[in-house]
Amino acid sequence: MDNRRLFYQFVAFTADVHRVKHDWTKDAKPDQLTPVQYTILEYIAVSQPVTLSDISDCYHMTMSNASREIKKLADKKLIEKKENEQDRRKQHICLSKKGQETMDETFSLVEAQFLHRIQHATEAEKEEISRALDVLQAKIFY
Amino acid sequence: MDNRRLFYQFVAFTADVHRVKHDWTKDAKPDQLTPVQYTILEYIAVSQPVTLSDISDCYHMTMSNASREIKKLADKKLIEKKENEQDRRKQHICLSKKGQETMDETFSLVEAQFLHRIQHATEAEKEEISRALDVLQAKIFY
DNA sequence: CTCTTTTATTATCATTTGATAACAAAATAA
DNA sequence: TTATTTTGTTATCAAATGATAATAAAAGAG
Repeated sequence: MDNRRLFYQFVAFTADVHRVKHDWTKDAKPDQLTPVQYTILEYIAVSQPVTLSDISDCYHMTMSNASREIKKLADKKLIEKKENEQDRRKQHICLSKKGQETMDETFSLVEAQFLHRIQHATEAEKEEISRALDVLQAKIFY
Repeated sequence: MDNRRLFYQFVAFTADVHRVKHDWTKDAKPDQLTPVQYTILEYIAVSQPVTLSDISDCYHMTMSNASREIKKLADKKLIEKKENEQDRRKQHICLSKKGQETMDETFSLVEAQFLHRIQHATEAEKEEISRALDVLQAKIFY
């Protein structure tokens, strides 16, 4: 197998993933949120509870800027900070009820796009898609 | 197959793709470029020749803003505009020699990360990865 | 106990990005 | 031919983002 060819396949693939994700989320994003705020909220939604350092590391933002954006999300009542008892410097950041509802709504719009795309897939094809996701997650995107 | 479960698998997967791509490119990006400029240059690299409208459509930028960024890339001698003979309103935008060299260098750094990750993969595993990329590209990310 | 590191906050400034309007040339439709 | 649409440019403004510095509390190392 030609490694170079596999790499180009990888590059084209990641570009497609970005484009499709962008297409599917652009109308679903709550418009009270800036792009960065949405990114952070989505991360919290799938990884909660998270700390400020988690966000900072994951998106290569400085702590200062992450802190500013988290404050804005808290001002909008979309997240909640809870104290960590083991280490009182750290915070547990979670979605608030309103934040959870907001993200549920967003996800359901994206899900509709996704379901529309796989609507004609047979059971066997869906199994194949699921396996493909597993393979790539395990061997490349970890 | 549970569609809901498949959707969550999809969401987690796209998040992983973003994170890994971000990790691998962050040190490879030419630092003369802003994030948007890099995104555009990468798009031109894999899709050239492109028009301004292509860029505008693909990244949901207004023509004005796309035009501004393209001008900056041209000022940096990274791209070239060629006239289209069929339709003289349109431009063929391509990488210049310097732009090609810049992107070759960037891609080779990202490729090194990629190769490092698959270095212990057997031939069979690489075939499996390639097939998985094909399946997802054909059924989801088109 | 003291020094250092980790975690987080606030303030400030420059740059990047998004949005809008005014303009113009080429192509297409009526 | 004339009107409309497509493609692109330039200028301007506001908002978002990135970078840096100053500060502080808690934890960990010595």
